[in-house]
Amino acid sequence: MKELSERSLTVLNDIVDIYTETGLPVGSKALCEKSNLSLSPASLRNVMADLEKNGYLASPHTSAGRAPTEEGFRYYAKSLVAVEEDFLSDEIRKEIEKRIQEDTPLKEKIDSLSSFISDMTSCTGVVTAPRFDMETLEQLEFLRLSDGRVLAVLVTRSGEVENRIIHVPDHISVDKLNESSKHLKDVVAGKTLSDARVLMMQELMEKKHEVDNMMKEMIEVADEWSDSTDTDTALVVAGTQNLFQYPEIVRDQLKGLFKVFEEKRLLMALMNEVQKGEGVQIFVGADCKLEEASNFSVVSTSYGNQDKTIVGTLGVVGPMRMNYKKAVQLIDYTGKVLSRALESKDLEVAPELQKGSV
Amino acid sequence: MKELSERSLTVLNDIVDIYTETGLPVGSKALCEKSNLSLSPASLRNVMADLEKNGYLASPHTSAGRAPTEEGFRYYAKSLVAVEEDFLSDEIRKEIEKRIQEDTPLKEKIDSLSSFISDMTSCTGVVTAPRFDMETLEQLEFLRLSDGRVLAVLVTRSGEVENRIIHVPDHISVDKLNESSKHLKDVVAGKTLSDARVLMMQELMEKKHEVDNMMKEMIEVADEWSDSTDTDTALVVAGTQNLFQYPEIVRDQLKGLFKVFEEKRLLMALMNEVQKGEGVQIFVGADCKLEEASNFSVVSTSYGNQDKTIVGTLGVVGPMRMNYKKAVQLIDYTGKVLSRALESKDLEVAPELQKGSV
DNA sequence: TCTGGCACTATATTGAAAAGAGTGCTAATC
DNA sequence: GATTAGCACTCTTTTCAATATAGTGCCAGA
Repeated sequence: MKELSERSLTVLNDIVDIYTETGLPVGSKALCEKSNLSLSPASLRNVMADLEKNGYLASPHTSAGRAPTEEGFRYYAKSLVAVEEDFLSDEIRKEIEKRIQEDTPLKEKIDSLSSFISDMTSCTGVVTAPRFDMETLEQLEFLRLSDGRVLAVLVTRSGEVENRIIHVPDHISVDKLNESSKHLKDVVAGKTLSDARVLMMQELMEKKHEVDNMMKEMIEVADEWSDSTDTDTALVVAGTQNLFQYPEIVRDQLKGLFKVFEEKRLLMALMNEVQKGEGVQIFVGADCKLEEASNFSVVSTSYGNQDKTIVGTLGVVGPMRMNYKKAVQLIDYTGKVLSRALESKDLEVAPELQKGSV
Repeated sequence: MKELSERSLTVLNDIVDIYTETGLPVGSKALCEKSNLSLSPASLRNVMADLEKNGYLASPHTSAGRAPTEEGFRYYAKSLVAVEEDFLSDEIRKEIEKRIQEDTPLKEKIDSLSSFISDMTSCTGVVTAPRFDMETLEQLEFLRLSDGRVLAVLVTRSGEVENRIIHVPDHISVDKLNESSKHLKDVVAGKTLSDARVLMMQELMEKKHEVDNMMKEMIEVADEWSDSTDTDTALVVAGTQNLFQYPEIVRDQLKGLFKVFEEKRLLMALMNEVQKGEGVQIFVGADCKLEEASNFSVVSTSYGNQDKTIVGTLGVVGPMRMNYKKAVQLIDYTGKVLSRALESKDLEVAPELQKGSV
């Protein structure tokens, strides 16, 4: 992976730009016309031969032009982070902000953002809803149901509401339930869900005899709860149809990717892999370990509040010849606005539960 | 749409069966070999020529065989309802029952069913979760939140739980809220959601002065609620990748259909169109008014409990040359088992709320 | 009414020739 | 020494004709 001279890089960039539009190998003549380098086709050929030798370009055969290789795109993408050209118009920024600040439930914003970034990039947008399981619990309420069941309502600091039905043996009276739940609330409030589980476990050890059945149940719930927020995380995919417009993406590749989009497990794997690191990440081809995605590129970032108690990922999946500049800036900006919104909590979320139910 | 003779129909059926497997036009010779009709190719040619004249077959050109037309498939499908051949093995029946009786939340069963029917048919499975908005309300509970907000928890007879956050002016005291909510519960319990709205409206007119703000809010909630159950209905699509295996389905058609799968609005439109009528419905090509689906076939049925208060739809979308026999029987059986389960309420759903919260 | 035979027709396949696009190399130029 | 023009070379794409193939339609005979 040799360093490139200033000029080689410029040429590579221009080739990538042209190729991104047309999807066809570009020859020296076409390059000379479309780029504003003051070089003749012949000179360009020399540079291109060089780039090819280094593995950044490849031609399908002698008499075709040259197309960027995976490595070529990778180099291009790496050189991108430096560039600070501004691709985002004010309208686009406004639109992103609008969609985040709208007075709708979080889920709908996620939908809306996913579909916006897919529209803007002509790729597929993937956004994971923020995970709240590391967030501190604000409140816990119980409603008695029939058949020894209890509806547990859980509210996190940022106001996400979730509920679960848990089983409580009949012989435990409403009073006892009441008492131990009050106790539980005190123990658990202000802790993260995983911390809460540990605490409850300790509690269980200490006062084994008293409320143990109840506690056992509670622990199971907490387990199940954090498990399920693991797998239940809403994943929103939008603009899958966009991928049909790239002829170089063949049926089998599409099929593979759609399998990923459909199977939550796979999609989670993809998003998890792609959310490491700070800032916007670019994965070109095989950079992404997930086989089904290895013919595509992913531009992604993670978002969340400052103390990392809320974390989500957003990105686009598209052809290796996607418009990286636009994608990077779009993802970057969207991630930042979304983070800011989660930080300042001006998202439309439920407020904390107060003492006393109606 | 002429009636066909016994023999013509048999020939048509055989042609459809063969074409369903290969996807290629079938000629008289191949037909003679693969079918066990005691007719020579020459005779078959006569019959086929006849079928072609009537619009049930078409050949792409002179020297190709003949493929069923849309009309041909339609006729074939219509003749299917009579046939009672049994395509479902005991294993398959067992599997369906297992997936329905499993001890998992309704949503997961729907997922599981959708993916099962897509696997079995090599088509795409679409299942809508049952709509509960016509179901009678069993209970209504309120939890006081901060900032003048209230968490309303609604439980239907079959135990589906939903919650919403509503706004209540600060000046309304907890007591007042308590009182009017108690009143409300009495009015509303045992009614369907839409009935409940009407009742609340009447209530509002009568005792305008007392709790009107509260009531107004409640009505808004009910409105919003029934709206959202309209559009929120879970739609589960599985096995979209299966469609890639049919070469006759070209990119653009796939693209169009995937747009439908992605846009809830369109998918709802499709499922709504397809759920009219009793029993299993077969839509061949343009039978389905939705343009994007007009190159495909849909086999579907609706399911629900006897008094029609719970209704959902399930079906498969696939190429016009899908295995209708298998699809019909699979959809039929699944729908029936699902209905029975909803009827007998042995689905894993939440029980009714009981008086008194913990 | 069914069937074998045969002429007919349109696509599919093959092969050769010509056209087109782009390269690599060399020699001349700035 | 870098740049450029020129030209031979290579490989694909297109074109065209010839042949093979698959299936039909129809007629004549059983």
